[in-house]
Amino acid sequence: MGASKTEHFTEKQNQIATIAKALGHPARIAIIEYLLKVNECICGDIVNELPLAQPTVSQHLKELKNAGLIKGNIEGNAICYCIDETTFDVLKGYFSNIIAVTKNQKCC
Amino acid sequence: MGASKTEHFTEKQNQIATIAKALGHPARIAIIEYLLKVNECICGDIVNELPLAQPTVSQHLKELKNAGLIKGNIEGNAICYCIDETTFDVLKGYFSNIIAVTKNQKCC
DNA sequence: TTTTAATATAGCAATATTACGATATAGTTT
DNA sequence: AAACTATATCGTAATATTGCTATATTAAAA
Repeated sequence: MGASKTEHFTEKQNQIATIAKALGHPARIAIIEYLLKVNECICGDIVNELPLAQPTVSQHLKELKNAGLIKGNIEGNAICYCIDETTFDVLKGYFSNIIAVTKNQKCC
Repeated sequence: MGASKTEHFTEKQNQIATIAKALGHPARIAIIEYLLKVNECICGDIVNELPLAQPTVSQHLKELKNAGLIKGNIEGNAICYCIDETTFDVLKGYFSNIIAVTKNQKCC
């Protein structure tokens, strides 16, 4: 197959999985970390930073944007990208809950 | 291609990406949530819970285990699975830092 | 208006993932 | 030992992802 059976899972489960999936590639983690370092930048800056071609970086940016992890603002002919905190908050909250619940459990 | 250029990124970046990737599928999120609900269980319980065949569930469990997100203890002929808090702590810490840094930044 | 700059999209090849049926493995029960 | 239970592994088909070159798009600059 290759296709996930998304329809069998809850909306929340699919949401978390989608966000996690977007972070499931080292290049996209590197992009997030670069944005964290420089606050905001344009696609070309990332191309200069990473060992990837411009279309590849553009594609990774698209996926991060679709997942809500970054925002992009048009500034002239360039696009200014930066981290979208909101979605990271969702993740943090989700994992905090897992940890909180697990703390009270005994593992086999 | 299809292969990630893992060698170009830091160990930490690859580590986070690997963990996130393991969570990047709704079935694996569903497994985590089920474990959270029942504390611990065997593979067969998950097979009864999810609309997936036994080998598929087994494969998902393997990936979660490889990523360090769950632990498996042999109990007779069954294997008792439960959440491994440690790895979730790594993620939570990583995202907390991103949020903390981003809070002091101005987005474009 | 032509050129330059910055991104995005199309198309493609290589590889990875997902899911399952069939089967193997390992422990338990009878 | 034979049957049963629980899980893992093999093999495979369908689909998704990754990364690139070539090209399109859009806006600024000359």
